Amino acid sequence: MSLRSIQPSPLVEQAAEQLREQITGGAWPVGTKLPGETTLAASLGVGRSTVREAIRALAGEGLLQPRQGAGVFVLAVESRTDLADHLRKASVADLYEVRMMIETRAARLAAERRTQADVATLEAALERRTRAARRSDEEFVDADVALHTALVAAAGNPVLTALFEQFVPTLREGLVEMVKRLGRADENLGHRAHAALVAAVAEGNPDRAETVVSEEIGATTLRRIP
Amino acid sequence: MSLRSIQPSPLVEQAAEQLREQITGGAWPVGTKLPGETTLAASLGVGRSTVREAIRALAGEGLLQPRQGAGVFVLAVESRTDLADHLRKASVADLYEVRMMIETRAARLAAERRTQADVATLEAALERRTRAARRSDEEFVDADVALHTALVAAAGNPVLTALFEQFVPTLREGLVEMVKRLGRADENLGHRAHAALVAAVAEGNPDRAETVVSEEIGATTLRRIP
DNA sequence: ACGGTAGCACTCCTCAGACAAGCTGAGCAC
DNA sequence: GTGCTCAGCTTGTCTGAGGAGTGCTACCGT
Repeated sequence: MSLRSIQPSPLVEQAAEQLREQITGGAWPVGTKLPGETTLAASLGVGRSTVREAIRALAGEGLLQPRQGAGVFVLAVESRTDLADHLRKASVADLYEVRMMIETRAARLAAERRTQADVATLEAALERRTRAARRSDEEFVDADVALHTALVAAAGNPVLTALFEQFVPTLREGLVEMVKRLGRADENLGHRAHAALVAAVAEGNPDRAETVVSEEIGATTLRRIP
Repeated sequence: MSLRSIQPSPLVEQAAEQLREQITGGAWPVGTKLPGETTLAASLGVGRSTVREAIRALAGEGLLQPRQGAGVFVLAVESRTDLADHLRKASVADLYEVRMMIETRAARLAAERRTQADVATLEAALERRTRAARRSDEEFVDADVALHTALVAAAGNPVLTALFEQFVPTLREGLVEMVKRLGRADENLGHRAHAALVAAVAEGNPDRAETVVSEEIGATTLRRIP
């Protein structure tokens, strides 16, 4: 016998659901001004505060935006598209193609703009990666990802950083699997490439930084797609 | 003198922000039961309904989960990383730097891999863009964005496409503002560049496609950052 | 006729108070 | 030990009131 848990479903959630349907269903396109709280409360058959809480919930999802004095407006017609979902379903080849794009660009920018603090962070991350190679697979992968994250951060573009962070969980998962399959001893050969990368950024050589990253990720890709 | 825009920031948002800090800061790990609404209201110095709305907003973000009779519990310690939020807050320069990266790469890949269907879609989008120039600002921008989206789609990498789609709303907003400021007549000069781009992709010339996109976006960037 | 302004209607924001509904654990009867 | 009851907590919901911001309109002076 299979039982479904019984959900009383508070009025707030029911109200939010109805509003969501209007929005995602296309009845209220982006920019639409919603009816006033009192009107909505009457048509939904609930109290004003219930409507307000439903609106807040949808605002938290990024669908609505209340503006005092003006009204409540539709900000988007669908919840934040889950990029993470796309990434999970994506093929390794597509994933690495985009990763390559981001990191080569980041390497170039990092070499051009790096601050002293960036270089210090990168060198610390490199050292940590080397040490972690003698420890567990997870620790090694974490250290590796941290180094790559530091590289992207050194590019000094918050948008690029945010973009890369979307990849981190998927990236990490894939790397753990790969390291478990091939062993760390083999993987640690990447040390030379990573050291060269940090050096290129430190000395401000964009071309060299881009080349090194490109070769390093290319090598990893080959190992992941036999 | 540089001024930051003043934001009245309703109490609800301030309260939500404080709660968020507790959660993301680690003070309340996953599974924690929050103090009761009345207690929170007292310690935050606001009314109970205000606290309730703040909780609803965070619930909408997936951080909290209220359970009637039991309490409010921490469901996750970080929001579904919303790239869209970063994009909204980002500077135009950072945004366009990343856009440039995506589209130049997409142009190159599109020229290498385009199918007949891709070319047909691109040509239709180009024609629609030309026609839309004689209509409203919104229609013109929509057609322009559609053309760029078609370009990225022609690269044949779903991850890249998903990535670009994250940019579309912000991109669209910025373009509308720009077109309203400069007028469509001026902007439609971009017609030659866009036609050249479609041609380069159609004839399978990656270098030319990349160059054209780079120049086109570069020109737009200059107009947006006077 | 035109531009600026004061007023007004509408909106969301916040609070307080009341009662309903649901959960949890202590205590009790068996 | 097992199961029941109940008290005290929690969130859920509604209502009424007043505050504050926005945007439109009608008025007035030029």
